[in-house]
Amino acid sequence: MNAKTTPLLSLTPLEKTPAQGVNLWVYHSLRRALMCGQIEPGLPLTIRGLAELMHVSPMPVREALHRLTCEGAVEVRDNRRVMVPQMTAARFKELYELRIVLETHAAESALPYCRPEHITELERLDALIDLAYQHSDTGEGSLANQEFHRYLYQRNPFQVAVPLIESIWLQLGPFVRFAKSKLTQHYRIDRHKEALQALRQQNAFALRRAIEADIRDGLASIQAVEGIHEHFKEQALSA
Amino acid sequence: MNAKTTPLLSLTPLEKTPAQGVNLWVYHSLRRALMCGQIEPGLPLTIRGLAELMHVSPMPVREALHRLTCEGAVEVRDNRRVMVPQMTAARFKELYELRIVLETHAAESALPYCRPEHITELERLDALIDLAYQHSDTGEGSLANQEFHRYLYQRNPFQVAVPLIESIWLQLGPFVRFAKSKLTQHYRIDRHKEALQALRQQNAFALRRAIEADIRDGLASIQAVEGIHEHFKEQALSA
DNA sequence: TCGATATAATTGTGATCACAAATTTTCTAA
DNA sequence: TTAGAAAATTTGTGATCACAATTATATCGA
Repeated sequence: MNAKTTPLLSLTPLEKTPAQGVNLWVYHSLRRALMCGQIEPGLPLTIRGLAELMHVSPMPVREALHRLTCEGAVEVRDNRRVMVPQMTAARFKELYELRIVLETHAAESALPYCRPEHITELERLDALIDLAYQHSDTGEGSLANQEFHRYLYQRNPFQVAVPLIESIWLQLGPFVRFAKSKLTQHYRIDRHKEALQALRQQNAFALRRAIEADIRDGLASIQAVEGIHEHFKEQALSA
Repeated sequence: MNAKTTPLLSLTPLEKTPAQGVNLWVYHSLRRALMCGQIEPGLPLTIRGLAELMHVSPMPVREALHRLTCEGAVEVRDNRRVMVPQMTAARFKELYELRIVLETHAAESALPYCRPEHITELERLDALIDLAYQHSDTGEGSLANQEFHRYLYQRNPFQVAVPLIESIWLQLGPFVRFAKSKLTQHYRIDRHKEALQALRQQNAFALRRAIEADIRDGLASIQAVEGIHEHFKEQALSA
């Protein structure tokens, strides 16, 4: 195996569950590793290398990589090499703007379907976020945060936006994780509380504002990281 | 091959180009067939069946189907059968709303990058749409319409919304094509002209309004089709 | 004839192989 | 020592196979 992929030694596969099948297990493990910033952007991922690392045949890895490609999490270069793209400032900005557009829409579309028991569950999920941050576990905090948002948006049984939102999260994941590892403290206004209040009041405007503010707060905390801008790849205009 | 898949006999693969590779050719052929309503919703697609029909081995078909699954164009059922989902009224509505949300945003984000030569090209693309409709070729008209929108949004070199928008188009494609086949005449306000004017004036508000009106006009024309509502699948709430 | 069971066939997934393309390593000449 | 060419190795894609799961067909009994 090419030494350039040794950063993958930090890859921690999820527990194997037989019901899931190798295919899904590989996908979820890679997805998790990617979201947690365990895969170095710019380094080529090889099918056989990952298969060896995860003790599976190349087929499920191949399919998982293709799926992650489809979701925007990894990109295929001209030489057919697959890798996590390096983040550029402009793309980062576009992804965050799109996140706001999509998530405020998804939240509002879910509003009519939110029942008191849903709000109770959201409160529980929000408490899990607080717990993670109390333990200074930003990885768990991020995943719990996503679970909160995902649960909310999926209260709409006809919701079609979630796969799109997940794709944006995936694309932002590595860089956000890196940035958050530089944070020395996590002080946050709990916009989720504001969202919950808006849900109780069935106030669409307030809900959109809370979700947007939540996302912008997250963006601001990343931008406040000293020297973060130097970690963006020099951006090149499309050919 | 299972007789239930015989509707695929209407599948017209694109011309094979060696530079493209079998994989991409199969994908683009299936994508095109799907978008043009050549694949009956609800009927199972089999890998080997399609491979035989397209004179390729099952591998490229398998990967193309998985990619189309990822893009929301087809869905995998519990029994692992892949098929084009039947459209429900609620999902149709959500997809159109999301289309408006995404495309108005994408257009606005492209606005600062639009040059006179881009507007000239958009005029040319708009003329192609008119030409298609003059020939009563709604299939070509739809594809040309998409090309107009795609070109516009991609004027922003950092645009990240287009794969998401394409996914929505893909999901809407079969039903829209079916609905348009029932239209006896195509009278449309040319919202593209309004969009072009907004671009010339660098007027973001007017641009958003034109794109939104364009999409809503398209929606209205479909809803005006007599009996169209009876072609939606009975909707079931998520378990 | 109908329903249940058994058998046969089909299907998607994972494994493995072959090959062209891409990359790395080795060799040679200046 | 360096640059270029040749050779060796690796890589992704497409082909094919095996197997468990699913579906279709045949058989049997009431």
